[in-house]
Amino acid sequence: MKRITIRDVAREAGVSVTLVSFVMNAKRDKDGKLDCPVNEQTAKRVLEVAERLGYKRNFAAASLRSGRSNTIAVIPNDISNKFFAGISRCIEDMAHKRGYTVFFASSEESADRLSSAIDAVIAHNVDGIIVAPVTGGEDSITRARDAKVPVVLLDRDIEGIQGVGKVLLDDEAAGQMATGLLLDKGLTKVEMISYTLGISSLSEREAGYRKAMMDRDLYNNARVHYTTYGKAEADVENVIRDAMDRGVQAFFLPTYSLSATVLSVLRKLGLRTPEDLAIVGFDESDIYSLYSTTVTHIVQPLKELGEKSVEVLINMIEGKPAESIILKPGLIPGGSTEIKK
Amino acid sequence: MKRITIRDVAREAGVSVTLVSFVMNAKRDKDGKLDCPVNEQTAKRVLEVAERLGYKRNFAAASLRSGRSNTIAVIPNDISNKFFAGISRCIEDMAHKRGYTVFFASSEESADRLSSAIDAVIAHNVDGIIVAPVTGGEDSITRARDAKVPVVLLDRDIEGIQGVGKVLLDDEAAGQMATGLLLDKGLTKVEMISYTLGISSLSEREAGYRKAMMDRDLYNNARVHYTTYGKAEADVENVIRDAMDRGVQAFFLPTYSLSATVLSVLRKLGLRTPEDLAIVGFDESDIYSLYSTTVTHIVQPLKELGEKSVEVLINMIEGKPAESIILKPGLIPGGSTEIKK
DNA sequence: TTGAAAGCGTTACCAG
DNA sequence: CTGGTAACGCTTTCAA
Repeated sequence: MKRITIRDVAREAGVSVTLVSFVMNAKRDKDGKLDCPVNEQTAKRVLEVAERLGYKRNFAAASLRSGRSNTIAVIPNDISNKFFAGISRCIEDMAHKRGYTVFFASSEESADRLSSAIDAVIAHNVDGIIVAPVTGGEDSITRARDAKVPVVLLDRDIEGIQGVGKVLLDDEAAGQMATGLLLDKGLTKVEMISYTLGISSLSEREAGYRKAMMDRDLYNNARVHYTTYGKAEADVENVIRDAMDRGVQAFFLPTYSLSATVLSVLRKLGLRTPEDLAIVGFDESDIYSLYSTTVTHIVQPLKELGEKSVEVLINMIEGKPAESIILKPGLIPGGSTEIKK
Repeated sequence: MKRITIRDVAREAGVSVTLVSFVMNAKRDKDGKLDCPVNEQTAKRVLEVAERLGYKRNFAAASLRSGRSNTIAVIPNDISNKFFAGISRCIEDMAHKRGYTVFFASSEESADRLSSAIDAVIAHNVDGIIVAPVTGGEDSITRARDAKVPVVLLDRDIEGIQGVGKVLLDDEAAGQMATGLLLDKGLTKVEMISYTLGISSLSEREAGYRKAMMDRDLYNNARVHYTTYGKAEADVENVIRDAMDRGVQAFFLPTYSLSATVLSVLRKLGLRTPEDLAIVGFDESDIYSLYSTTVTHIVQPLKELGEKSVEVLINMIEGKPAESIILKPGLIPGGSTEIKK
């Protein structure tokens, strides 16, 4: 069963391949009319024949000839991360709506993998890339940009890089919001645990934390503990044991994985929240509602983040300038901050 | 900055395009030697020039000409599902190791979306597809197979479909294992909650449950409650209230989402596990270790499932026959089945 | 409104 | 071992 080409359709419909190409590429305007310089009757016949023969466009050929592929690549730092799994879906929806197919590849927090993923998608002629950059990913981003492939940075910023779009969370506001909530409850000894990843979102969340502490003249109490991504459990246990000795009242946890780790450690140590320690977590998870006490957490507007990133990218593909968009976080209150005054 | 083509490399290296093509496609064998009929010196020179000029193969052209793309598509039923997020990573690793790039698209438990996703990836000339089919997805699968695109069914079987590879969990064994554990603890009133999705994995898990009940002459106690995917919460609450009235001792929950829903309902109703109700959940999640009592659950061998599916698919791409592979589940014991006899 | 013909960058084939 | 050349299926001039 040979593959049906544009030529087969043309022969069968008694028109030229050009006509068929026109018709197949025409977009319908709001009246359902095909927007192309083709006689309506002819167009209809072509469409019918194409349908009957089961014609499927060969994207490789189209892409080779036109240099475009109607494909965008999404490279999250980790595809099995709940935050990105959710956002991917929104990106896919929006991209389809705009006529693009989505390609996923994961960089798994490794600059090397990001680099090879970028090379691979460029070689596959993608029209644009949405990426959550890992530390050390600057070169890869620059490479893509220099190859004239539009890039949108999602979730994590790289400062001082020109000509790329950005869709970010207002991470500083998130840090302030989380910390502010704890301080409003009358707590004063509020600390933070973060990763040594060196990515913008974490440092901004930290900045927000520090700012909130400073605003209440509690900067002397401010303290941030750092641990390593992927092996935080032991570190966190030590931090928490020590914190209990020092009378720390609360922690702001700026990522989901840190929040989960802390909950696990609290459990292991037989500590309770908020009685022993109040906490504010980050991102959404079933855990927050199923833990023995529900957990207060910061949420990101996934849908907006996903949709905006596609929008900004497609604008760039269409030649418009790169935009930067900052979205506001939300806060879901839970029992882990219900302090009895 | 024009894109460097094979021709530029050929001219610069003083050889023909054919040579360059040979060299660029040659795989290194274990001695690091290029396996192609080209003089070693020449090959080395070509490689150097390609590197110096920054040559990147144009996959669209290669794909158009050769009909192959070194790309495989993965279509999980839901990419934000933890099970698939984990497996995707294994698939990606293995695929890269074998020289393939991976394309993700999600069907979101919708036959329509699966259908359009399959069309899209076929149009993009993928060499093969790994898919977790949704109910009603038979036609799409058949379509792909008839278009001579190798297909591997992952996680969910479609019976009576010929010429496709399969990598499945021994779901019946999983059901038996989970139920058997509960019965071994001396429980007799063990029931199950499942979805009306009509997919093989669920019905097999149910078969395993029924078999285990029958083996102990408890078939009269066997009872399976069905709810709808995406809106199980209310149903589950009713089922559990009623079950408590009827003195049901345990539930087998054959998916992660059902397990999470049940835990949430137990919490809401103020019931404890295992005191009020013993449970065995499915798939991995942070929840199982963070819930007030740790939860016994069945685990799937993600790594093997992912790797095997790539292996089976690539074998098919290389013309070998379609294999079916069934992998064994594991069981992680937790507090939710620690009955005091 | 229609059609002919020229490529896009590769790989496949055949000849040397 | 090496090189010339014809496709692959499509989009894009350009001309009618």
